[in-house]
Amino acid sequence: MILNKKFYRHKTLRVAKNLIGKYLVREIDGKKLRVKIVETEAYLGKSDKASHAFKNKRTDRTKYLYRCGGTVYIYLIYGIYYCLNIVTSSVYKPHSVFIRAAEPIEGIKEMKQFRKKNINDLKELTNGPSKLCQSLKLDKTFNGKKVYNPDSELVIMSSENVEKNYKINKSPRINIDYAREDKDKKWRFYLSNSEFCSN
DNA sequence: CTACAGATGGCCT
DNA sequence: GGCCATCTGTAGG
Repeated sequence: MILNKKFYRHKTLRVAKNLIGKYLVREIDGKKLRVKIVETEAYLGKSDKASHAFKNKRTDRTKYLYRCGGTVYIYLIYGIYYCLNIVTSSVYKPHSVFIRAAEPIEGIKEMKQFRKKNINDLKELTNGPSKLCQSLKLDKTFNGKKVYNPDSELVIMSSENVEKNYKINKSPRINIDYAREDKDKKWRFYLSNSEFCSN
């Protein structure tokens, strides 16, 4: 089942936690690529010094954060890599959940092709935000698309028949030392005991 | 195994 | 001009 629009219209910390264990499904050339989300981070907009939308900053890049929950926000980082976010909350709050890592489930052959490196170790496909974008062939053209829309090439699905009692840990977010007093907030969530988390 | 420098360009001041 | 929600190759223990 595709998660509906309402799923994203809640407090961002809750959505970040609830996204752990869900399936991210990418359709490309009739092939289905499926991964299980194992690591996320919450970015709380106006009041969060680590957020691109701190103080409600609105630019050509960040405008997608002001769309409805379930909208895709992808940005270029370090000139070469992409990072995936899912917008949450209401259109008045530019919040999002950053997807940091996942476990490859289906379409592994295709993911290996999209990553340029020769990968032997499965977790090297998706154990980082930009590795994930490479494996799923995601880029800025996905900006503004809706992950609750069945016609999208990128959707998020609930995981029925998968163990429901996930143990989820919290920690500070990664690589946001510039965020001063917000850098120690425990807004990163990850599936405990998963080898597929980032390092 | 860990440590670190370099890649590379859009974004924002 | 400086920074950046990253990754990789290489150097060294």
